[in-house]
Amino acid sequence: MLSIQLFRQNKELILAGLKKKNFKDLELVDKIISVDERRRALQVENDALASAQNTAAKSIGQLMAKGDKEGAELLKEKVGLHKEQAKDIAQKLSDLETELQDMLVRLPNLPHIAVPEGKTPEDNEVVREGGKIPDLSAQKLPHWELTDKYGLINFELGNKITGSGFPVFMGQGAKLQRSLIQYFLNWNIDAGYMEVAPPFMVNEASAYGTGQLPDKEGQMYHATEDNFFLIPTAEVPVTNLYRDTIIQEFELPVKMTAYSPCFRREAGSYGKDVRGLNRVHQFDKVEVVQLAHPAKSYEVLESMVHHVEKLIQSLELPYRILRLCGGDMSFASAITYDFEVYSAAQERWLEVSSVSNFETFQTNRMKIRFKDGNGKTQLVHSLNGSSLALPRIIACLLENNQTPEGIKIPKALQPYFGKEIID
RNA sequence: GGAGAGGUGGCAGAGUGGUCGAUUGCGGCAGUCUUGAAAACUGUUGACUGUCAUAGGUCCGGGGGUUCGAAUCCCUCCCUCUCCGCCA
Repeated sequence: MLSIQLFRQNKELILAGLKKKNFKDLELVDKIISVDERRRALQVENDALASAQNTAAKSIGQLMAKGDKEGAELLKEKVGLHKEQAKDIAQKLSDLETELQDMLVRLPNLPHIAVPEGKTPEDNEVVREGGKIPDLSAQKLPHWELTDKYGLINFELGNKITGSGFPVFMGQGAKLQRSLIQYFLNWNIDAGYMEVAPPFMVNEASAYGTGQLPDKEGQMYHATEDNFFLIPTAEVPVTNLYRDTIIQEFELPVKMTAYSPCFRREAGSYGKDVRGLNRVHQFDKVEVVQLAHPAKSYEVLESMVHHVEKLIQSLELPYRILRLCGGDMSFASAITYDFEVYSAAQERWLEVSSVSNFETFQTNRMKIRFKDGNGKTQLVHSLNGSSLALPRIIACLLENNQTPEGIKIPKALQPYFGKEIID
């Protein structure tokens, strides 16, 4: 959520940012400013009345203590006259506050200066490419055929016991997945992230904190009986660990990593985009989250990008890094780098990680703050990224490394998987 | 699922209608002492809003009510703990 101070200080900055993010409802900005002005004026009135009431109540108390019953009664009557008026103003004030809040939460975060202009994925900027696209002239099966061939994943059984988009990993497939999780977590721990094993369901306040609510409830599975949401990413429980806390400045940056399954309804998806592992309703992911000093958050972002890039390189996969354009970025993000790996049999790029700086957008909602050198509380910046999302990594590993003899396992993973080849 | 207890400042824990934003202890910060540290002693220490700065206002789990006045009384919702039952 954008802070209201910014609307008072720099309306033009907000308008420019929203435009870049391809946000349509720009009149909202003026509405917010005018409601905020009315709200503040009313606040002054309300506070003055409250102040008068407080002093009167105190005087009555003192008169009673002295035994001056008549004087007390007299004052009571006087105060009673203003009660209705005060109630009326307080009601109006709270209505305005609600209205203001409702409008504020509908505005997305403003994009960073480095974010390219644009509306669609075509406008994203390729920052770097790496790795080598393999030559698959000998054999070129898409991963959903490879998983069948080697008995790694059973999509049919997933259909049977749950529904489409819930693959069942089996045998070496299950082990491959488990070894990747282990590898990724260790990679992050070695870089100084603390491992967290969070709950996979969260309450409403947590879903609101990271920006899933309001508006995006349709993307989450909802356990209505208990009003819990299945997490779409570990970012939600992990970032919310620090909701409503003031962190010591010396503790920054806070670095955490978590493995979790992720649940996404993905309503309305269809076609070849969702074939095999390309898009599923439940998948595994290892996430990194940092809470950083505002002055350092862009350094932190660079280091996270570098960290994920090295990880992908260690898996020997061809990849590219995109800087997302304003129109393609998520609601809460100020800047996002997407990592895609090349799926050599499908001949397409698949997103496997997304690293973002949210600046104060999430922390303003969650009230995650620190005390600066002057003893003033400030919001920290929150950042996160996948390192990495499993299914598409698996799809690429299978497709890119297929040989007539079997599927080769990259060196870095071999100690975890225990074999050099799937056959 | 049944029965009971309870939610107060970073933590512990007082406070049952009137200068209570809240006694006290611990912790934190600053100082005295010390070569330095510890101990001891002294002082200081909540958040939000608002103002150029004051002032003012709000906050004792959330919401609502009674009252001139609520942390304290009433209603309601949420959460935590203990015992029993069930269970990985």
